Amino acid sequence: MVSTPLPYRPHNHAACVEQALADARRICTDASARLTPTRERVLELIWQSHKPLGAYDLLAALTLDGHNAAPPTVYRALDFLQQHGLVHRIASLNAFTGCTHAGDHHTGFFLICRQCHNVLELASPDLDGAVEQAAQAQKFAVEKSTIEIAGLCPACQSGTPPEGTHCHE
Amino acid sequence: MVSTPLPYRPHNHAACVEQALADARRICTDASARLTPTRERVLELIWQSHKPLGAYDLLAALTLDGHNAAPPTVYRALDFLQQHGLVHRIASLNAFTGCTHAGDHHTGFFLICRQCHNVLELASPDLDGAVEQAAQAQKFAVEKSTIEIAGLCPACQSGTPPEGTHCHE
DNA sequence: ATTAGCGATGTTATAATGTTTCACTAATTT
DNA sequence: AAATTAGTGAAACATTATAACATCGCTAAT
Ligand SMILES: [Zn+2]
Ligand SMILES: [Zn+2]
Ligand SMILES: [Zn+2]
Ligand SMILES: [Zn+2]
Repeated sequence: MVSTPLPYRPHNHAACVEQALADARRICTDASARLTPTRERVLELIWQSHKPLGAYDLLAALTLDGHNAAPPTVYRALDFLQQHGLVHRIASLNAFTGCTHAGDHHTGFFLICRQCHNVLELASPDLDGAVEQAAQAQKFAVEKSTIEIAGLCPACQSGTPPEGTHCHE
Repeated sequence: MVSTPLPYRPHNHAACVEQALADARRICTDASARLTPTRERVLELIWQSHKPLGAYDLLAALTLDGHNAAPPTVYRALDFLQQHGLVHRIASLNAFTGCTHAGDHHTGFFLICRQCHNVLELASPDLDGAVEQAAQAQKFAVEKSTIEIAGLCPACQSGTPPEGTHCHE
């Protein structure tokens, strides 16, 4: 299992990506799902960025690969990756990010820096519990939680946004 | 102040809408903000539906009014209404709903029925606290919370989805 | 080997959502 | 009244996502 990434701190990103891909291969094998070249490449691109990528960012990257891809190519790959818990869609950004808890059943939530655009995925039983409790009070049956917290990451609060390529600049 | 709406139960909807509009007028007056006819009409349309409406749903409704509106007309009105806490955008639906706590400073969250598309806005200090605590543990400064819970409302769980017009049907 | 089935992909077109820009008008301030 | 500001109209454009249908490649039964 990939360790929780630390997008706010330096790390060996190539190894980080490779670990995520290795995990994905295993997860798909276990599920008898086919992590085809296109799907794997999309996942790799998402992990390489470590910041949420839009579908058309991915499309452009595939085009650079020489892959003559159209929007459905990307959206299909993203659907597959989401269904197998390998990526999450960030609704407030219309973008996709690698799941850092792939394989676990989990309800993630996201801390999204509005300045450097880094995203940190966390899981909090307390938060899940608070959601479930509030829902139960209304007799509402929870199926899917979308919890996206926008603000400033520690680095950006201190005026030193993390260096590195930002894919939407 | 408008009482908490009960979208899952019958109510005098015309009075509900009128109350929301009266509240909005007062809030805007207090803030020296201009609730112009277009803005007020958009707010009225949103409240009349009592289910989230997309920007282009609103645009179509304005067109039916005889208002020769273009997309920016709607988005500008929505921006104004959001800035004054009169409507919320539901990111997971690309749609807008009337704020049931207008005037309060609050961090709302939403229970969204995937079947009847009713939305219930709630505020939960426990939930807010869990979010703030999880963020603080990462030294993340929260600015805006997007918490949208999808599932089934009580009526739809029991197989009797609330009657009434559904605007996206 | 043949062929029907099926998942995945290619391809084109289109739908749905959201923004930029500039010219113009109405309201407010001085 | 003049200057300033806020709001609107209108056209074009940009971005995000899906529909529809053809095709390819593998597999499994015939
Ligand atoms: Zn995850
Ligand atoms: Zn940051
Ligand atoms: Zn609200
Ligand atoms: Zn329902």
